[in-house]
Amino acid sequence: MGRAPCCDKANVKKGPWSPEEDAALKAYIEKNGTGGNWIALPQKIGLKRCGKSCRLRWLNYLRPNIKHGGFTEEEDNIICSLYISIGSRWSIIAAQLPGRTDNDIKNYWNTRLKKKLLGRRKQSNLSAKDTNNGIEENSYSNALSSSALERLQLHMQLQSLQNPFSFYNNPALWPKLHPFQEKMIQSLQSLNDGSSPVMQNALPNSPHVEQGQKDEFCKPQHDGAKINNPQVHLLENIPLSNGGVPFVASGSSKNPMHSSLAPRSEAIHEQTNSVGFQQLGALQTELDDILNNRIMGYVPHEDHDMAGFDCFREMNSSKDSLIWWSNDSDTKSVSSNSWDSSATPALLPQGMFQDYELGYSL
DNA sequence: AACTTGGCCAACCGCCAGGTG
DNA sequence: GCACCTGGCGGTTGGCCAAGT
Repeated sequence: MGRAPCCDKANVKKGPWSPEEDAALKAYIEKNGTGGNWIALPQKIGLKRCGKSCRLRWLNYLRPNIKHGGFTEEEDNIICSLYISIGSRWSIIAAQLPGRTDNDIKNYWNTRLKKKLLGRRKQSNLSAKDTNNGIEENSYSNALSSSALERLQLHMQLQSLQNPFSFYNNPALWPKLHPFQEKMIQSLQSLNDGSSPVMQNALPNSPHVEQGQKDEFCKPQHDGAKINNPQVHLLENIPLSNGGVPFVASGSSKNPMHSSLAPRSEAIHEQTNSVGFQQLGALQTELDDILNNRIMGYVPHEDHDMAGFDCFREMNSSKDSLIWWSNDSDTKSVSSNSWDSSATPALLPQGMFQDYELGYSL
């Protein structure tokens, strides 16, 4: 039995807002505020709209200082960086971009940025189909969340583009692997037959992993247990250089990365200052390169390339894909119910930037 | 000129968690 | 502890428009 709708849908107007409706809503809120009750708002104004629709219209369009379109390169970079780091937490990303709404950023990412960064995956995938050893595509398609895979792909692209002899491309520097990485490598080698240098480099075939570890590692991570391998954490668990916490806990929400965080408006600038212009410059350059298609070497294949792994299936079954980025030996989970902003610095933009530095400088 | 295709974006939908009685 | 209400979120849809055929 489903819950009751928030409003009487039969008597509620849907579709585009008229200028008159916009004016009425804007005038009322500017004069009286929302009154803390969006559901009751349309009745007070005399609008035949759902309260949630009013809220959305206000937040995404009528609110003062809203910017539409015309994303700058800096904004592109911030969006890409945060997406790689935290995934589709659009409200968090939007909080770092004054005047931008989560809806705007979401649309911008889905329609433009993603294609810019991953647009060539299709092409690569076509050639990969010849070497997939007959594994059914359907078995791949649902195994790994597209968001998580995109983030992995983007990060690996950045790492490999920066320096072909860097940590990620130099097996001699690789630490002991986790079993799921072993699995990935083995499968990728059979799938790609040498056509995937980035993936193979990033996930080398290590002799250090025993079967027991594999089984253990591929267990679902629902309980928040962290993956304890330095190579798994591509983006997390880098200590903050200044010990600062750019996000400030304020209130609560179902999702720790949502409204429970009230990012300081100057967070990005703070991270810029603390991490240093040199590091930021490296990231900026990389993102520029990708965004401008100046560098596009290997582009990982479609989602199914990595989706045949049981451990990824299990991870995907978890609601919080963030977990598998984690390398924190602490048992504190990053899941939505126990997240604490002060305890997970890796989710912060600063940690992300520092991780880039790690990948480049090694 | 007519039709098709694809991109863009505003708006809707359903889910979830916190608050409240 | 429970049920209900509300706010907030990310995912998805559908309409409009421009470009291509």
